[in-house]
Amino acid sequence: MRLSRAAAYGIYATTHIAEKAKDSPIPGQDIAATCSIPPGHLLKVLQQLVKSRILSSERGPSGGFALRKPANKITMLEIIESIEGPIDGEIGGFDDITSKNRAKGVSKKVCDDVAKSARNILAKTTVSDLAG
Amino acid sequence: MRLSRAAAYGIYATTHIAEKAKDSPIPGQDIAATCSIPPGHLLKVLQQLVKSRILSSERGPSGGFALRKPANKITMLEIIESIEGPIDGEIGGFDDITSKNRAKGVSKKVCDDVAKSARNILAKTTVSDLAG
DNA sequence: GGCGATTTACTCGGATAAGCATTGTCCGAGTCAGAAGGG
DNA sequence: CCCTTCTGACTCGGACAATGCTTATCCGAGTAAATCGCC
Repeated sequence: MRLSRAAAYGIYATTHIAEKAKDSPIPGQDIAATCSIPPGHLLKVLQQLVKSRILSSERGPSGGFALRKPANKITMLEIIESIEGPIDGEIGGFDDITSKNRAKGVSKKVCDDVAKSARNILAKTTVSDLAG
Repeated sequence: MRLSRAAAYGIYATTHIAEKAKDSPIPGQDIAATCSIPPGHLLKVLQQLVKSRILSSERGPSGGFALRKPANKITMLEIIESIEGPIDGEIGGFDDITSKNRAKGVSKKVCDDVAKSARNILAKTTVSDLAG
């Protein structure tokens, strides 16, 4: 399991929001400074989470980002899939499953199994667990 | 589970060798033609498998590649790790586990769990299963 | 005719470019608060 | 003194480069067999 840097940023940021959320939204710059993340890039990641309805954003002074759901209802799976795309079994190159190549079909099935297992594990950890 | 193209090439090639292995080694060009793989690139992948002691290579006329072990003793895990490197839980960016950031530690542990699960699944499928 | 050096064709092997995804950065659009001016 | 308007600063939002890894390709090193010449 190799987690992309962007996905890691998303996880840390969401956790930080959950920890610090008192009432007002958290500005992106605050998150970037605390978690040592390049501010511009962090915004790009957070926007993805906003599109996926995990975070809400507000502009203007005293604006920022906030959670849309309780922290214990947000799973690592949601965050990762929102940023990296869906986790499914895919084989590099070509998808002509019609190929008579038996090895390709079996490999695809095994990859699907791995993906399913990964999703199960990732769905068990919530932002509450990350924040502690 | 996203399988890199190179790893897929390695799996198909190894399976092809296991199927066609009568007595003499199989030339790389034969494998490339049968599996529709760019010949030059396939060689690079096969060399990796030779270094990992999964295949043996012989040069000169009537040379080629052959299995070093029985087909039912070669697992997908071996092939993939030989080409893509070890499957472990790693988080993009920095590895300063010493960070007081709790989220990072928990994330690392979850990634390790996912990696371990993936290894278990991949170790259950052998080249014999792929060839049928 | 038999033996040996040479050539030849065939293989793998490693070093070298091209393509693409991830990562990182920039400037513009939107929004609220506060200050200034007029009624 | 209060209301309206304007200005300003602060925020997110999406479009634009730089970097690294995956993928692909090329030419050189090595080997065994077949050939040709010589004994």
